[in-house]
Amino acid sequence: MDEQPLERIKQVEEQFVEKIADNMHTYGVSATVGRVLGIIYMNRRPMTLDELSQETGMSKTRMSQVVREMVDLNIAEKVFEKGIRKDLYNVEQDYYQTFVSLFTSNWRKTIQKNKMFEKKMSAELKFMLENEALDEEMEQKMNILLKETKEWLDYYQWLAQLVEFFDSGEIFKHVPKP
Amino acid sequence: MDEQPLERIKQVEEQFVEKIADNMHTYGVSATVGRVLGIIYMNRRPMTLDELSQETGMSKTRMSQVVREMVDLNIAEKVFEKGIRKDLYNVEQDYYQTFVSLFTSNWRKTIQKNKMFEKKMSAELKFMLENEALDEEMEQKMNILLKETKEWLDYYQWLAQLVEFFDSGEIFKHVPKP
DNA sequence: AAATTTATAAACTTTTTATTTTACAAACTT
DNA sequence: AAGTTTGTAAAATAAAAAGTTTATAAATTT
Repeated sequence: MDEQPLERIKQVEEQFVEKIADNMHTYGVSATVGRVLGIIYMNRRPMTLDELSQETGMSKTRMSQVVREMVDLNIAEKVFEKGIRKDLYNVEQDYYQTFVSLFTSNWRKTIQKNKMFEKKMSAELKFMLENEALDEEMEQKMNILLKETKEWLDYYQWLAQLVEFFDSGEIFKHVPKP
Repeated sequence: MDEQPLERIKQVEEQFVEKIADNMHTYGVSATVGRVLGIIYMNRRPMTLDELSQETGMSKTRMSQVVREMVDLNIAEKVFEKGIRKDLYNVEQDYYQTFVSLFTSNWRKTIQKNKMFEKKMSAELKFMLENEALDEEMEQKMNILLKETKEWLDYYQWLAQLVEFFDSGEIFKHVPKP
């Protein structure tokens, strides 16, 4: 049971990475994204697709996809190093910023899709109200739905402000970093 | 193409429900949870497992599971109505509160698991530092990991405060509802 | 207390998502 | 410009998650 200390340290680091991978569902991304994030984070310096492929045991192609997703999510960036032909990728070292990036990326997507949807619905309902012969009851039902639509739009407006509140760093004024 | 207005309204309502279902991944729960949430919400009054089964086309057993999950998440509650033997379930009608409930439920779970993990790691590292013969380099590596552990705990502490900030309604003071 | 209704648990099936393989295109070396 | 290396796209396969069915338990009614 008296393993090499170096071996033990590797194991502990791997446990950290696995923990990050588990967590990632709560952050709205796949475990693989978390694993790659953790590996680069622990490595403390940028890594290539081949190194990542090596470390995760996954294909280089998969790494390419994951890394692209991470760049889109603003939690990784391509970095250049003179003399190295392969692309190098680095991750944000600040957990708080990573949280904010994932939170804002995820919600922005949802907000955008929903605003679009609500506008479409609103237009459709208004059209029906104006152009169709409706009895009292139908008209009332449609008006209820139209009001509902408006309330949803307000809600997504609120979410958009919430995202801004995080993205601007305002949140840290009220919930300060320790 | 000139369908029954009542039919059209049903269709619009279904589209709302499907939209909610889609969204739910961002809220950290399955589409089915969203579908049930949407159906009860649109219904404006509590529903039984049988009614939900009918509306979703899914089995009653599945409805039982989904509804239980929703109660755990604080976005639905069992309600009693005199004279009705079946269980009735109702959902929160306030979107903002539903957002807060899901946000806090999801993060609380993650925070708890991680705090536990970090404490275990911390203890393990400290034990190794005290009880094993380590060369300079090993000791330094372990200290780096120990510091890392501490920083993670701080981060989860921050997340816990963030959850409180939402759960207490404080957030609405700074990002007001429209 | 037998029959019926309701809710849950466990095993199984289907569907969805993640990953790998294969193929190809672009950039770089020699 | 022929041969490598690197990165991406699309199709195929594997793994995970969601959903259904069957069986059983608990509560309720007659």
